Amino acid sequence: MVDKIQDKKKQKKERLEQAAYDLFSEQGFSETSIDQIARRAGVAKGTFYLYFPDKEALLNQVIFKCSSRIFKEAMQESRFKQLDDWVERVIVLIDYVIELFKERPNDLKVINKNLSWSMVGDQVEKGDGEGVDQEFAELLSYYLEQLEGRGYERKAAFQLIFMVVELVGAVCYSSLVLGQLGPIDELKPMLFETVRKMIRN
Amino acid sequence: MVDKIQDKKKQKKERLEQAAYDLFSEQGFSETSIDQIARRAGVAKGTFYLYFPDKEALLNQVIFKCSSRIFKEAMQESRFKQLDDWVERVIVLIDYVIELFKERPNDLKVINKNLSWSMVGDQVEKGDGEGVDQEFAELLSYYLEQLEGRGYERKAAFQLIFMVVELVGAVCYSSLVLGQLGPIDELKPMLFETVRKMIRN
Amino acid sequence: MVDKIQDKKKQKKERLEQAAYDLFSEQGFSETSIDQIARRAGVAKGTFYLYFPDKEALLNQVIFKCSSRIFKEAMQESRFKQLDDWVERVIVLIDYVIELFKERPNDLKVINKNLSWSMVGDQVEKGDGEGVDQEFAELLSYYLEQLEGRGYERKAAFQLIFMVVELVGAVCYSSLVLGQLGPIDELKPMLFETVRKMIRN
Amino acid sequence: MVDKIQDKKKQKKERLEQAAYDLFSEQGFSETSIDQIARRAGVAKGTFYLYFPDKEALLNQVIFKCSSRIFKEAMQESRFKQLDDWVERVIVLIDYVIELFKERPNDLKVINKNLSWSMVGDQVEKGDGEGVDQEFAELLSYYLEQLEGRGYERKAAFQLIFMVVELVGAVCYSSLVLGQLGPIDELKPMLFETVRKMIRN
DNA sequence: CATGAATGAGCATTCATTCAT
DNA sequence: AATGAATGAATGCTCATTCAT
Repeated sequence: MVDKIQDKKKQKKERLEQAAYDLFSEQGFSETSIDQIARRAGVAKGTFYLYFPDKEALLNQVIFKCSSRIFKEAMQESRFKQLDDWVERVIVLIDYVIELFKERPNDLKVINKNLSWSMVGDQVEKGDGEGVDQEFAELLSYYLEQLEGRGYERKAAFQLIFMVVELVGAVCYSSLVLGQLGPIDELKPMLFETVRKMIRN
Repeated sequence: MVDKIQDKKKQKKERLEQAAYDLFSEQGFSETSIDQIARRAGVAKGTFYLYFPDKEALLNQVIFKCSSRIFKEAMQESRFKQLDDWVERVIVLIDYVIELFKERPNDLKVINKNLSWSMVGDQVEKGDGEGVDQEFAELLSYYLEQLEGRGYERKAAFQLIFMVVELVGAVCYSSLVLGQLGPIDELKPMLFETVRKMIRN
Repeated sequence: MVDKIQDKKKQKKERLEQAAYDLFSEQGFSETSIDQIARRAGVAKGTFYLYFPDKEALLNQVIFKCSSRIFKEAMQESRFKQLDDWVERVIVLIDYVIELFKERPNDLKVINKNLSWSMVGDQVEKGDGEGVDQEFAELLSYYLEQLEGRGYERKAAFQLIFMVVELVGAVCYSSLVLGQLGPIDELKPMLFETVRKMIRN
Repeated sequence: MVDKIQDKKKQKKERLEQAAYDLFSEQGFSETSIDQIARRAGVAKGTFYLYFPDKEALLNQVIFKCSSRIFKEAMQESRFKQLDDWVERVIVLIDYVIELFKERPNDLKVINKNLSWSMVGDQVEKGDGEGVDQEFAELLSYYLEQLEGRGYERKAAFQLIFMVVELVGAVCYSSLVLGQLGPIDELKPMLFETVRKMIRN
């Protein structure tokens, strides 16, 4: 009985998130009104405030879910390919991320360049709670260890990962969202080569 | 006589740009109203529309001027240091840019990660008109040639420069504006090392 | 068994009143939402409507209880001091009221200047029901009789009492809530003198 | 030319004040929306904010103008009757005020018991600026002097005047607005007698 | 009896833009 | 060219009240 209600609430929250995701990627964050979100989610405007304290909280939620999904999917896919070379494993992961962004450029638009890393980084460091971060934390730990095993200090390893993430994000954004620099496939060789140079000791 | 009038107009435009720059960096773009800009510039609200079609046009102008200034200053400074190694010349230029951003973090805030490169890139490619881009074009050409002389194709060279610019921008933004990743000086070694790896053939 | 349930209901109602009293005096009536009241009382929002038809009804209840309490306490206290002079007995009663307001300025805030007398007056005249007014009625009767014994007509006596109550209320409110006119203790001599002049035949 | 515009602005401001006065007295302050005020004044909602920073500022303005008008009219009328006895002059002034409130009970509703004195008192003490207070200040000074001439200290004189004002206000409000205590004319004898007792040395 | 999720009208306030002067 | 008064649509957010469970 109670579960049924909780279920409905969860569904409603997800409908709001989905509606927000759609609208944010279509029109951008500040051009989207709560009225629109509520209408598209099929709930009353007031209902929105039962689930989120304000618009920005919803944005964060949406961004976080978006990045999570992308990362998780890419990780799962890349697990199948078991490569000996650690560096190539990174490249494969990045390649999957790019392919996912190619399929869903809206995700890229919503995540937006500025927000992705800081959010992810924060969540990982805090170990916040809702359980999604667990996987991130593990992934991050794995790469940090790999780099530490290659002679990098922890801090340096962190910086390096940050730079790789930012670089990949920037390239994808420019190519897939802004349409600059030509098709992403033409950028891949240089991007991969750069990443290899960056993380190979 | 006519020149005098033209002068006054130019001054008014610059006052508007300056006011906008101040306010954008203090409060952000969408939190700044045209009313505030006009008031701080000492002109009537209606006057704004004699000089700019809308708020966004002003933003673009401000960003462009901002980036121009930074680049030009960095270039001028870096010219004094004549290094034999081309790669080290790049590093020195980047170092100047970082030092300038350190002094004026507001510039970084206004330029914002997403906007800088696309704008600059566009301006350079189009050869837009107001003459400021001349210097950019020259700088860009110089680096493109250097890379082409080292075996890169023109397109690849362009991609590489783009990646370097984005990387530097992202690192500066995270450190200086968001306060993440620690002080910029602690990031420099890794950043410079990465750039060296990227552009050394 | 039934009593137990009735008891619980009464307790719930009192918790709602107490919560409302707290919030009204902290933030004012229209700044307080039913949501807040219910939350502080530890009941569901819907439950509120089982006990009160709307917010205003609760306000009336709260004001009434508040005034009752003050008057009753003052009366009880003043009974100990047995003075021969009737006028001085009134003064002593007023002094007690003032002292109580001094201790609990929130009561004064909630009662507010406009509401006190009209409510009390209404309750006394109607003989509303919940029994609390009994004591008021007696007190009022006593003073009316005193005045009638001194040559005032009933109507005139009523007017006089009204004026005294309003005057005391206004002075307390200005001094204790608004902080005007200086400390209440400096106002007492003039206030008492005025009341003496008013009711001495 | 400029005067014409200033004139129009003044007219618009007055239309807004008039509309607010009407609505406040019809429905009360917090039940009146800015939308209603603007509509009744025949201006756009945004225009309201060109003339007043917010709703409360308008309320203060309206209350102040209201009280001013009443006092000034009463003073002017009472000047004709030249009475030797100072106390009787006060009574006549009060009588005029009551008659004015009788004609315009809405004024009483708007001024409301709580607000009148504090506002007036503040304005008089500050000597604010817009010139209306001049007359108040003079009136107040006159009465203060009279009382001081009769042996009251300045502070005591101030307290006494405060009490008289509050008393008159409370009686008028109860009778004319709340309809309690019977018609005002039946209250006058007792009220005047009380005031006489209060201010006669 | 009790709950609390859902509602949607309502509100104060902002602001880009226009236009008569 | 310059002004700044006027506009009114738009927005984020609140809250008393209802009602299915």
